[in-house]
Amino acid sequence: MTDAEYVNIWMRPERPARGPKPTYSRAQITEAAIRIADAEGLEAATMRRIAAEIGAGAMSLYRYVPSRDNLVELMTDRLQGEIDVAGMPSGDWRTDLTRYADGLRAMWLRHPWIATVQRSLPSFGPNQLLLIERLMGVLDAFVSIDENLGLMAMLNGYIEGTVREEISSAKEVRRSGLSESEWMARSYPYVDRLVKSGEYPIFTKIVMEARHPHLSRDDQFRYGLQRVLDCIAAALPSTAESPMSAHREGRKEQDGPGRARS
Amino acid sequence: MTDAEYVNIWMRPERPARGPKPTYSRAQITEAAIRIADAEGLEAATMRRIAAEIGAGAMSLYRYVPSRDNLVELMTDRLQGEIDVAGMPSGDWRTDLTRYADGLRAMWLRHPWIATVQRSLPSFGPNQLLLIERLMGVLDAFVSIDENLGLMAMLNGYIEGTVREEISSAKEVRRSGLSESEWMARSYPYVDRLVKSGEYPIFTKIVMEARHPHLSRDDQFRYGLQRVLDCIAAALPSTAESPMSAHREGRKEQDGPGRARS
DNA sequence: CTCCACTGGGTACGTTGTACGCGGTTGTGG
DNA sequence: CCACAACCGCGTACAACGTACCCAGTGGAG
Repeated sequence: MTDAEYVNIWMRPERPARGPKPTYSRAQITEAAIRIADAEGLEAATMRRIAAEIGAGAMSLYRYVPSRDNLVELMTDRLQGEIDVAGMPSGDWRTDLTRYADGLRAMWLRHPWIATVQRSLPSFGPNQLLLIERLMGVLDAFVSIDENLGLMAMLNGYIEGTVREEISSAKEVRRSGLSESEWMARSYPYVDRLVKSGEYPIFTKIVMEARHPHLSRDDQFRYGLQRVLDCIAAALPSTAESPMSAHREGRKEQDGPGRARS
Repeated sequence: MTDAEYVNIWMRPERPARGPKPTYSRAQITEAAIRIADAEGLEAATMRRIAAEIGAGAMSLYRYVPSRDNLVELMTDRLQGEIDVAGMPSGDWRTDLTRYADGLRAMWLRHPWIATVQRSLPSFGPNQLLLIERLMGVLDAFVSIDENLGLMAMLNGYIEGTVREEISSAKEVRRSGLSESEWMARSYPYVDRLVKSGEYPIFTKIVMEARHPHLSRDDQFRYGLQRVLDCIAAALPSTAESPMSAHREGRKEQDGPGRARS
C-alpha cells in the first residue's frame, strides 16, 4: 500500500517508528491553522503562513500532513470536539438537543470559516465519531435509525442554514468596514430603486420590517429552534414525552399591532 | 463615485454609452463559466479557461466583470432563475412549497458547485428577487413576515443540508473514480476497525443500516420534506388548511424486524 | 473631421500549493 | 559497537492562479 492509498487522514499514522524526533506535531499545526483562520479567514491560513506561525519552514508541514486539504480535515474535526455533548443522552431529549444546537451555533460563530469548507464524504474523525454517538443517542431509544437520521438532518439543516446567514452578514460587515446600518445606508440607492419600482411588494415588506427587527439574533434562533423541536416531538411516540415540555401554548395570530396586509 | 464604490454588481451598468461595440457580453461569459463549472467544478472555471471557452483573451473578461468574485455572483443569480416558481402562490401552499423544494434540489444537483460558494450578504440579483417574491408570497397571506422568514429558513435549511450531503457523496465518488460500494469496500479497514472496537454502537448501527438503505435518495428527500411541511402546517392558522393534506396517518413504531438494542 | 472613451488582449507581478532533493540525526540489526 | 536506512527540517523551483498596467486600434459625439 503506497502513501497515496490511505483511505483517509485518520488511517495514516502521525509518527513513524524510527528516525529523529519531530519538532512539531499535527495537533500543534492544526491549532496554529485554526488560530489564523479564526482571525483572518481560512484563505489566510496558507501553508507558509501556518509554518511561520509555529516557527517552521514552509515545507516542513508536509512531514506531518499530506496536503492542505487534509489539514483542513484535521481542523474541522478539532472543531467538532468543541461542542459539549458530555452526559448525553440525559433522558430529556429536548434539553439535550437544545444544548447541542446552542453549542453547534456557538462553535460556528467562533470559527466562521467552517462555513466555507465543503465536506467530502464524512471522514469520521475521532471527535466527529464521538459527536455522532452522543447526538444520535439522544433519540435512539425512540425511533428507528432511518428516522433518527432524517430528524437530525432537519435539525442540522436548520442550525447551519440560520448560522450561515448570520456569518455572511457579519463577514460583509467586517469586509466593508461599515457597520450594519452604514452598509444599509450605502446600498440604499439600489434597494430604494427596487422598492420604488413597485414590482417587489414582498421584498419591500421585508426591507421595511428589517429596519425594526423585533427579536435579537439569539432570540430569532431560539424561536425557530423551538419550532423545529416541536416538529421532532410530533414524530416521536408518546412515551418519549420530555419532562419539561409544557411550553406549548396556544399560538395563533400574534401580529404586531395593526400592520395592514398589502 | 469611483468604480470601486458601486455597491454591487447589479448597480454597475453592463455597457457604457460610447465606444466600439463589445464582442462579448456578461450573459455569454456567465453562461460559459457555468458550463465549465458544471463539467469540472467551480475551481476549474478560471478566468483564462473561461476566456478560452468563448475565444477571448484572458484579460478581456475584465471589460465586462470587475472581478472573479463578481462573476460568481452573476453565475449564482443565473442559477436562481432555473427554479420554476411561475404561478406561485397558487392557493395550495403545500403544492407550491413542494414544487419549490424539488426545483431547488434539482438545480443544486445540476450545478453542484453552488454548494461551494459562500454567499456574502444577499446581493439581490434580478432572479433572486423574483424568487423571493414568489416563494415568500406563498405563505404571506397566513403569517407575519417575521414568521414567514423563519419558516423559509427552516425549509431552505433542510433542503440545502440534505442536498449538500448528496453532493459531497457524489463528488467523492467521482473524485476517487470508484463506485459508492467500491468506495465503501476501500474504506472497509477503517470502518471495520471502528466497528470492531465496540466503542461506537450507534455508528455501527448506522453503518449496518446504510448497507441496506430502505429508501432511494429521492424518497428520503421527499419523506423528510413532508415532515418539514407538517411542521410548517402546525405553524399556520387553521384557515390555511391545504386542500390535499390528509396524509397524516398514525405512525409509531416501525422498526425493522427484531434488531436488538445494544 | 477630430477627439477620446472605449475595445480586445499581451506582458508581468505577487501569491498559492507542493514536488524534489539536500545534509544532518537517530533507532536498530548485525 | 557501529553502519545503515529511515527519518528530520527546509531551501529551491515550478506551474497555475487573479489581476494591474499598458498598448494599438475603433467608432459615436461634437
